[in-house]
Amino acid sequence: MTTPLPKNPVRGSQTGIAIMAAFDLLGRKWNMRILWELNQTPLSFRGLQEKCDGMSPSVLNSRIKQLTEAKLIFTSQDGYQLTELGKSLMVTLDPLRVWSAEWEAQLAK
Amino acid sequence: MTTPLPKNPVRGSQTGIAIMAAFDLLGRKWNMRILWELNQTPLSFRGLQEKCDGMSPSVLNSRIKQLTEAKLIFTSQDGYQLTELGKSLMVTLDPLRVWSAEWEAQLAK
DNA sequence: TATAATGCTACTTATTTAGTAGCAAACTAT
DNA sequence: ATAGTTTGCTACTAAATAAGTAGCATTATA
Repeated sequence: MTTPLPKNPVRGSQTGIAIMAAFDLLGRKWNMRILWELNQTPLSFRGLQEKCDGMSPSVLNSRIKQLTEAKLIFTSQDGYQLTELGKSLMVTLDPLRVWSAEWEAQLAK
Repeated sequence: MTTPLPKNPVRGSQTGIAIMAAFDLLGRKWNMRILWELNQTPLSFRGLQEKCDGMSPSVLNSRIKQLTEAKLIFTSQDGYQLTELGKSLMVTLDPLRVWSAEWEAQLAK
């Protein structure tokens, strides 16, 4: 499984390519969840696993590698944690919390 | 495959539940992409398929059903298109475009 | 120095996604 | 009116991804 990363197919016309890579990466099971959990606090491998409903270690391991390669997380003394890039992603994804609440309200109607 | 929808497990303490459902739904291959394409313009089944790199009709069909159930898209004369809820999701996801560009720049370094 | 927790890897099974074919209904051109 | 084309699917099989379980080497803790 290769890590989706933004490419530079044609310099100056990469519009839309980067976000496609983002969709691809974030559209893999657990990735958004992992970033979300790490945005609350750094976590160990097993800690992350617990937070993520006991997700299988094999998948967690591959996600850690992908997110590391994408420079969104890194390994520290305190466990896995977000890079600055990872944190900035969570900031842009933050409005999703509010939207989700609205979504829930609309569906309930 | 069931559609992830926000639930009301305990009234008043659903914080975080709705966004988990959002992560689950958006974290399925093609869903963000489909919404993205429909945000540009309404599309027919086959039009959508083409825009999405020729994704398989079986998966597209199941995605259409899920997104419809989640009230993010609906079927119209002009083809599939976003509901108001779907549009508002794309608005909240819009900053991701800018972030992706920054991500690309950082990875290139 | 025994015990337990941690960060994995290996392996198998289940689920999801891809790929291909094709068909019924609607639309279009003759 | 009717032959050809496009559209919106469904059915089926194959490939890829995710889940589940076991366990082991290393490090921390008692």
